[in-house]
Amino acid sequence: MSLQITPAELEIMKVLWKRPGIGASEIVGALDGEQDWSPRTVKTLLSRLVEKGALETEADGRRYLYRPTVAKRDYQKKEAGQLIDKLFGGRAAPLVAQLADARGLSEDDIEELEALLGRLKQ
Amino acid sequence: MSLQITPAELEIMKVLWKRPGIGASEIVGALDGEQDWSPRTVKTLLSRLVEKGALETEADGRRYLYRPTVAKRDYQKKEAGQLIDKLFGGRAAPLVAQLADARGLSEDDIEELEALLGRLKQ
DNA sequence: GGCTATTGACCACAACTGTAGTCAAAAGGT
DNA sequence: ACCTTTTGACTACAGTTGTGGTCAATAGCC
Repeated sequence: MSLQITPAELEIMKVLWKRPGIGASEIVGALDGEQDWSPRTVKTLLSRLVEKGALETEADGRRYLYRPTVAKRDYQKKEAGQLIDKLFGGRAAPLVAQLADARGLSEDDIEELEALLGRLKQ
Repeated sequence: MSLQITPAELEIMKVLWKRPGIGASEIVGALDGEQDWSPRTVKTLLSRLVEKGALETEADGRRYLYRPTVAKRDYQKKEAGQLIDKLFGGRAAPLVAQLADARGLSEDDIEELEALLGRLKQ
């Protein structure tokens, strides 16, 4: 089960990771200003995500409440892993180097990474 | 010019980043064992890449030699940036944290990252 | 000098994506 | 008890992607 989530679908997932268990109209509301989609479009994306198994539903009267079946962290992990496998020969360091080059790391980023490395070294 | 390269097309790009200026049959050869594509498929992907402007051609008698118009590093940078924008709120540190968690960083990775951070701090 | 293999050009076609419409059931207001 | 609005189910449809076929030109072998 590869759980292939498309970019448009990901926007829906992001809303539901923040607020799991809401219905279609709340999702449409949350997307307002972000994405310029008709409610129909949101509904289609929801159906597809359910069909793919990325969301589960709970009946709530006439409607469904939606909830991700995959945690955001797991999805992030999978995507990050795929990217380094696909483009960076499976190694993380070159990716970080490119990121640093591409957009610069903030002071905070650098500190956070140092702390992270410190923990990893033990 | 957004230069949208699909996964299948990326395989071709990877061959050409390693050996720029080769022809279709060499590419088919290089992909042998990697990818199980008919030579026709490789040709189609080449045409699409040329059409998209990701490859440029140089006539060599009856055939073309292909060469990337985008450096691998630039493409890597763009992809890495897109990933962190899409999923990590634009910040690199969380990505690295996930990677560390997902697959562990090797000793070498850690050392390399420390060196990188040292350089960045100046 | 004719035959064969290679090459690019063009075509095919199903699955997936982005975007949205129609429809019927039902929930809620009045 | 109606009318309106909301919702999920089903449908549409063009563009992209993966995969590969046909065809005509041509380069090289015999």
